[in-house]
Amino acid sequence: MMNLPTSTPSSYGNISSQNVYDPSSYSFTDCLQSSPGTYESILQKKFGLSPSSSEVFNSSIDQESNRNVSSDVIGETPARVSASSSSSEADHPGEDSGKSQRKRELVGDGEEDQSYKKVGKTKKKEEKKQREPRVSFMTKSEVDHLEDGYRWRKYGQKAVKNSPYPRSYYRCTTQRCNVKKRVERSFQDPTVVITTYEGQHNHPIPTNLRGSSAAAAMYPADFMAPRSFTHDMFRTSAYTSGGAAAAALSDYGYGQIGNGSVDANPSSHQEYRQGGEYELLKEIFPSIFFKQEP
DNA sequence: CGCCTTTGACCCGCGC
DNA sequence: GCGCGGGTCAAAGGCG
Repeated sequence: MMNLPTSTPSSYGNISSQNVYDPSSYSFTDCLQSSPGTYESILQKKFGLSPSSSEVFNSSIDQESNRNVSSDVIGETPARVSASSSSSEADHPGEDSGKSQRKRELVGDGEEDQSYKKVGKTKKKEEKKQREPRVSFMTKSEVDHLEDGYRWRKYGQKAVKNSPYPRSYYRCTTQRCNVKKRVERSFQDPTVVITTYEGQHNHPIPTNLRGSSAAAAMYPADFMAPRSFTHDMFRTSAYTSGGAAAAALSDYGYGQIGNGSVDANPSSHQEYRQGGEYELLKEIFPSIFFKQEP
């Protein structure tokens, strides 16, 4: 399908928080993130935004410790930054560190329960703290789970507080990859899906995906900027039907994705591929990046 | 048969 | 200390 010509280095430059594009016809998108060392810095460097410069970051970025990123995106976050929060990902290296066992005992035979609790607790305490960077963005889509080229397994679903729509939790099925993703629909705009990625893939996109080879099909929708983001970091053509995300990225200079139906006008292309954000984006939208075919 | 989704229960941190 | 909300687990069931 489409390859990404990685676009030309036409305008690599810097983008400043506001001239990233002209908002003319873009609606936007974005994402952001999180950990101080990553996205924020990226933003700062590349976009010239300072995390504190606006609520943009505050609200939606989950500072490595906030767990409410996505929800906050929607709901407005009080910006609580605590220091640590969920332990989960932090200890994930093995994935089943203490949790799996904990549960298993519970559910399984009730013979030895209790051990898990403590174990888990202590452990968690120590390891809890650092979180994986998170990137959240809104996409206009009818399907909740957008294809991005990786394989995900749904491991949970919870009702969202102020929303009639549930939030789904997915985990990358690749063995040692601990990337997670949360997907929920905006209750204000049911057509909008809020996706939050956490962590970075440490492996290539599985080539043999069962449904579709890759992600080309993905992102059927259009990216929208979380309301909390005031600066558009990524923009995309306004609601095109397909490939908006791609569009967004392509605008970024990441090449084009999608089926070419993206009409994002390249007018203001800017390239960001040089920094860490490229990597992040890559992780998040591998499909877009790897789409090239030999 | 293998992989994935569904679902109810549990853990954990936080605010009151 | 209690309740709430978010996040995760794993058994069970479904599907290709």
